[in-house]
Amino acid sequence: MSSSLVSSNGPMTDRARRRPGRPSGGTHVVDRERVLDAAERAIRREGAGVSIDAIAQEAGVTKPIVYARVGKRNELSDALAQRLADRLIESVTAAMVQRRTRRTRLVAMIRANLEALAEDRELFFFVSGGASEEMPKRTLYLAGQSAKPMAQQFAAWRKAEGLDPAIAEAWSYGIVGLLNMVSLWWLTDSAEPAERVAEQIAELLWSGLGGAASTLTRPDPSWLMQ
Amino acid sequence: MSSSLVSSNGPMTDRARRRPGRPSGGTHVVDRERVLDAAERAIRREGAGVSIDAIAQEAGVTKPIVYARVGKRNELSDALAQRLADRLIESVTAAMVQRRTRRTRLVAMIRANLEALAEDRELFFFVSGGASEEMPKRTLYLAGQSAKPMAQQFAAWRKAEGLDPAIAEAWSYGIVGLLNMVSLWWLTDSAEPAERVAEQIAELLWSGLGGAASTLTRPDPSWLMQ
DNA sequence: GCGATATCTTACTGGCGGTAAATACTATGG
DNA sequence: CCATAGTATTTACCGCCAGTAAGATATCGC
Repeated sequence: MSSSLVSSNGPMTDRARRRPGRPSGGTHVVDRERVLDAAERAIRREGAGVSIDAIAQEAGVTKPIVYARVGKRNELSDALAQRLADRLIESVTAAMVQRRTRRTRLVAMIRANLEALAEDRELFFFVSGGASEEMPKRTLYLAGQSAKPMAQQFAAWRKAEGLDPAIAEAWSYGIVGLLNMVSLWWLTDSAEPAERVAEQIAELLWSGLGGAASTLTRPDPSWLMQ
Repeated sequence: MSSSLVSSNGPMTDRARRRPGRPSGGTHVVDRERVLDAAERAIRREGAGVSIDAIAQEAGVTKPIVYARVGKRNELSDALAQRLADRLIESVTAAMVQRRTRRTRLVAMIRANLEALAEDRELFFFVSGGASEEMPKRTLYLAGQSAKPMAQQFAAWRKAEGLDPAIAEAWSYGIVGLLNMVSLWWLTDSAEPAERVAEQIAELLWSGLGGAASTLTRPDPSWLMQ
């Protein structure tokens, strides 16, 4: 709605120094979306610990403008989390749509998730790591972004089969947490190809620790006996 | 080793003001463990965003002492993560040992995990939420604390059954991430009893999305078809 | 043309992580 | 028993950064 106020801008023309005061043209020099773009670039360049000043500079403005457009750091993080979630959903659905069996769809979903996060690695780190104080609310909000839609699907599916749909929420958050941690591990420590990891995780998610093929022909996991 | 240098101390006697300089008695006024204890209390009281100053005050000393005993904030976090992990493992194994079937052991493990984290809620938040900059390394280190032992068990189990043991690491990190997120969700948003959530998650982890009972008699999850 | 209003920058505040320097005690050797 | 070295503490400071208030310069409406 406020983006209609935006004028020329040209990515960071008039850098270096602009005089204080209202700019000639009477419109915002950058709108919210441009600030978010700049934030992403700055995060890509400087990592997740980037300062608001650096973001402002990348946008070609000063700090108070960033605050005026997107708010405090946590709101910035929320906005970027939204962007990341959207991109993730798009990648995942695009990857799933061209698979035939449900099992391969699951693999494709996990793999797309991994690769999309690899693409936006630093952004992923930025949105997942907040100030300690409000970590719980923020992480949960971010996770809920993916989990709640998933939960709806789960619930519908379970209900359609006459099963208890109440598991939906717990499962969704669980799966989101699982994917997050696996992604983090894969991005940081693992040398394996995404395809392979996706296969392994799909196996866990599909068949579980009990082993889907048959709990009868195969013994229970012995590690549970310690 | 250095704790043998510790003298009287009495939890926070001589508060308010101690003169600068070496204390009468010639020993450390608090050792590392006492600082960590104080840190836990401060975190319980003020939440995960607690300042180092507050921790020092709780310990009855000043900031540089905290740095001298435990190091910078991330090292403090690591030390407390270690404590939390130990407590967690103890709770979990204690809860598992008195269950008969493997399925109920799994439920007990998850439930114990939930309840132990509820006990140390703020501490959990403190160790999971670090500065953005080094979030990846820290979260992963913390997760690895639980994941690596689990991975060993997994690998041994799979190998014993002639299955590929290479999945062990991915599965372990996945499960740790799952448990973390479910705990976070349950602690923050959910009103359900721990037992119920544990059951639900056990179902997912045991049988998977495909459903262990039979992939033949029951249709595949329809949400994967969207 | 002139006040009201909008949009910027400069300049500041407050707090916190981390460290250097000053202070007060102990220990040791002559 | 005194001087000197070493140790354990506090005080006082630095630098950085999130967030804000105050000031500068433009447009807009009458």
